[in-house]
Amino acid sequence: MDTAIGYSPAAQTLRNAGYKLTTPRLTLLDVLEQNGGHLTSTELLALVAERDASIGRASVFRTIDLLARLGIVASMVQDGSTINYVLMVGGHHHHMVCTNCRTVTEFEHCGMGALFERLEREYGFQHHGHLLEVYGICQNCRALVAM
Amino acid sequence: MDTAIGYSPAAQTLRNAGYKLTTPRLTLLDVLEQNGGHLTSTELLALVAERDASIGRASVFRTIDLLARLGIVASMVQDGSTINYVLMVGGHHHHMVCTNCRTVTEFEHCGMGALFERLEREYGFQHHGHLLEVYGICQNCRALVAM
DNA sequence: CTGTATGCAAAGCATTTGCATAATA
DNA sequence: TATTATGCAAATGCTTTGCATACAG
Repeated sequence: MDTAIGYSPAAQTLRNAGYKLTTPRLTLLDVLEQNGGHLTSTELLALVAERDASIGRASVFRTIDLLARLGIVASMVQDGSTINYVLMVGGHHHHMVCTNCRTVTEFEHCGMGALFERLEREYGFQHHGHLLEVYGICQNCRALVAM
Repeated sequence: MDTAIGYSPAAQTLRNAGYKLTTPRLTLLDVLEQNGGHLTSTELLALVAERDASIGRASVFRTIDLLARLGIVASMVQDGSTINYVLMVGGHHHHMVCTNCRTVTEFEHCGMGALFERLEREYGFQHHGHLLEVYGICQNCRALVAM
C-alpha cells in the first residue's frame, strides 16, 4: 500500500481506531470522497470495481459496515426503501426531503441545543446524536407544479 | 371486510387517495399503530403473519411501499444498514431513541418553528411535516450501566 | 359488475459467511 | 512475524414478479 503521508481525515480516523489502511478501505473512501452525493451499496460496488477490479464484493460490504459503525459514513433512506451512504463528520444529519421529487438536501445548523438540554433535564436522556428529516416541497417543484 | 365506520386517520388517507381498504392494508396499519416504535420489514412480516397467516408476504411488501409513497409511513435507517418504518401521525414525530436498550420514547414540542421559516426563506422549501430522532442513553440505562 | 388487490411460488438479487491466502503494522 | 483483512464462491434471505383468483367499491 502507498505509504505516503497525508491521508484523508476519514482514513486518519480509521487508523486511529486501530484499523489497517488497506487498498479496499482506501479505495472505498476515495470513491466516497469524490461523490459528495449519496451512494447506494450497489453504486459503491460498481464504482469500486471500476477502479480496482481485484477488490472483492465482500470487502466492500465489510468496509461499508465498518465505516458506518465508526460513524465515518452516515446511512440514510432514499425513496423509502434504498439506503444511501454519505461520508460524514459528526453524529448528526439534517435533511430536507421533497415529497414530490424525492430529492434530499442536507443543511446545517438545526438550532436544537436548547431542546437537547430540555430532554436531559426532563427525561434524564443523554443526547449523543440526532437525525432530523424535514418533509415538504422543494423550490423546484413549487415552481414546476405551481399548484 | 369490516364495514364499520371509524377507520384510523391513516386508513382514511389511504381511502382518500383512492386505494381500497383491504385486509392486508388494514392489518398492516393496525400493527404499525400498536407499535409506535420502529419496525423493520422483517418484523412487520412476522407481526402481520401472527395476526393473519393468510396474508401473503408480497402484499406486506407492496403495502409498505404504498404507505411510504403516500407518506403515511416514514423510512429511516437503524444500525447503519436496516430500514425501519415509522407511522407518521399528524405529519411529525419526535423520538428519543436509546442506543443501548433501543427503547423509543416520544416527546412533544420540538420548537423548530424558526428553523422551518429559515428553510423556506433560504431554500424556498415549503415544510409540511418532519421527523426528529434524538439518539442517546436513556435515564434507565445511565443508572444501570453507570459508566 | 369491474377494476383493483391478493396469494402463491418461483425467480432475482443483495448480503453474508467460512476459510485459505495475502498484506499491514 | 503476528495479526488483521482479503478474495472467492457458495449459502442465505430478503424482495420482486407473473398470473389466476378474490374482493372492495
